[in-house]
Amino acid sequence: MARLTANDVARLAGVSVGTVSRVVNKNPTVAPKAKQKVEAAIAQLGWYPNAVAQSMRTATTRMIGCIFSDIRNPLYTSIIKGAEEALSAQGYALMVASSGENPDREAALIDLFTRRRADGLLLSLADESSQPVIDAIASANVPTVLVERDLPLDVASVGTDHRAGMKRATKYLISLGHQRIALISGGQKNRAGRERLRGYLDAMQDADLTVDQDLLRLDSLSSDYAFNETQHLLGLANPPTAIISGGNQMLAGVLRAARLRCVDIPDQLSVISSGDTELAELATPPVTVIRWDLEAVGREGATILLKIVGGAAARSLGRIELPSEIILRESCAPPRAGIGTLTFPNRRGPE
Amino acid sequence: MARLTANDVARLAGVSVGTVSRVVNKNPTVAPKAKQKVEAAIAQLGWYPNAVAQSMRTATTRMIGCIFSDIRNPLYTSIIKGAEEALSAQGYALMVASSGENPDREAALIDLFTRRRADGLLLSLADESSQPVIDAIASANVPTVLVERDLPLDVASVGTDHRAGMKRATKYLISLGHQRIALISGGQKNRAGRERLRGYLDAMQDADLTVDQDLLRLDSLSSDYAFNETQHLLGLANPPTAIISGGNQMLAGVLRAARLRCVDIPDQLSVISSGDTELAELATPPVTVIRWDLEAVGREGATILLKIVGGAAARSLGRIELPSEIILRESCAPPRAGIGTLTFPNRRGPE
DNA sequence: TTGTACGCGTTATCAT
DNA sequence: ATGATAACGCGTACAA
Repeated sequence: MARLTANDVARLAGVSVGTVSRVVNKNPTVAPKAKQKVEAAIAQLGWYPNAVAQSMRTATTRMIGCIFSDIRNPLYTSIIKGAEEALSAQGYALMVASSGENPDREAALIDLFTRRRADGLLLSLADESSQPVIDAIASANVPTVLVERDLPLDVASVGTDHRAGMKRATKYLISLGHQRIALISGGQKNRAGRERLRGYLDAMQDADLTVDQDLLRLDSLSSDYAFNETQHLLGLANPPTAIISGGNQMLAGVLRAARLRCVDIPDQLSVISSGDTELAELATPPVTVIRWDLEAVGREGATILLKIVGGAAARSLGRIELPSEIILRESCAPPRAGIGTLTFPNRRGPE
Repeated sequence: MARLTANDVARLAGVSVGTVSRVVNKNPTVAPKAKQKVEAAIAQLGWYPNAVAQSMRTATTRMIGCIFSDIRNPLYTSIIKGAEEALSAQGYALMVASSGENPDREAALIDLFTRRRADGLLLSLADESSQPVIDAIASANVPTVLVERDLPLDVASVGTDHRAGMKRATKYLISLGHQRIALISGGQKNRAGRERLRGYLDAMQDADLTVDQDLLRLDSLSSDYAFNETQHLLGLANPPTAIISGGNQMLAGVLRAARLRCVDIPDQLSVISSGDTELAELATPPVTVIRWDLEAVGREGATILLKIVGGAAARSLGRIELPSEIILRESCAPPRAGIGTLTFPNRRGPE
């Protein structure tokens, strides 16, 4: 069977293609009788407009390109979910791609999406200082919204308030009596990492505590990194009494290391993690976390993006920051037995 | 700046559009000198071909539509990751959409993707018996691969060997001495659920054990369902000594319920879960799971899909089944103290 | 080897 | 209100 076109519909309905198009696009200037005939013909043939031809003609694809470092990260899937909701409600489809944290690949993907004439870009880049990426975005000249990131460009962005969240978490530990608080987090290559560090420093400064640089491990957001650095920290002559991990993938690494070293949480070590997960909720003990509404981030990002696509100035939208909250669970306690002290961890019950 | 076309390039290079097109498409019949001029012009102008126009002309979009019930499910993101690898290597892009397990939405999404002229579909449907969905796929007439699903259509499919995996898990529990083994899993609406049940029944039958229908809870794959049914099972007059959950989201529900009822794992209850997760690995105690390589499923699915897009007959590809394995951890033990018996759960060490 | 010209399926303009 | 027709940007058969 040859492929159907509006022409076939027109012929069957006894009208011209123009009228078919008008019916499809709900143009009011079409006679009810003609409209009926066209609709009948469409139903009879099972025709539907070819979106590619529509895109060709209207110079609009109703597609949004989406780049994240790794789609398996639940952080990103929640964002994508939120974005998809907002986008599909407006008839937009989502193209996704993983960059594997590789800036060159990110730049290539941006080029790819612009070649495919995406109407907009929703990006969470790995390295905010990568020139190829910056150039790609600039020359793409397409409505763009950054998620949890910042760039030296006139681009709208949306994210969560990591600084305030981290500050609150640190303050909480300080209020429990902790002074040696370690921070394991991603480095300075992106906004989230920088803001988290600032929040931590804010709280330490407010409490007049000196910051031990050895307790700052800021080179990666991976679980393996968290595992290694936790081990390292616990082996220090003067180990921390609390660890905050920034990055939702890191908790597993922290817990693995603590388990390996037979360090009891929270008796010997208090732990706060970033991003609520099933693991945090169901670990033994349940882990206190800094939580934010990632779906809202995605929804907001998509909504803003659509506004820009619709003609709003990116500059006027600026940056949107969603709040975070702290979920208190059982992984924090006042510092008691030092890790050096030999205690036999003893918990009871399934908690 | 007006948008660039191949015409602009042709003019600058002093050739015709045809030659520009030939250069872009690596047509060998173009003189080296002309080729150079064109490439120089392309570089100078920063022109790149408009993928929409190319699609229009070639009737091919190099886009694959992908539908899953919920993109937040790590099971699906691993599959997507694998698929993306295989697809992007061939220059294909991925459109994704969540169906929320709603068959009508699934049908609508299939229609949407075909309107957008996707070259292929990679689907994991919620309900294999939904007529609207079946009709949508049939009338879409587009290369399609089913992931972890089966349909009464001539469509290729790829998945994991749930039957063998579940059989092995059940056998393992039987070998430990369990006879009352509960199965909490998704219903009969999709292949994975059916196969899991069959594997369970296989093992029970092989061991000449009678199946207590009360221990079969087969209505959903959600965490909440697992929570409720685990509670229900533990409250039975004659409760199971082991629970197998089929579905990677369910473990959290099982653990929550066990914790709530102060049931000790594995002393009072053995647990096996489907799908390896951080939660399974880091729970207390670590949970024995049936594991499979989801990225491989995605890669295989995409590879097959591309073959069909390239002209292979779906019928010849049939169904591909990837193996599963069992990861033994500490959540299973011989049945000892009944749950009715009052014991004080007492574990030591961070395990 | 290269230029010309047509057509892919729509939408939109311009008559009527 | 509706029909005819010209784009949209590219690929390709055909002619040269």
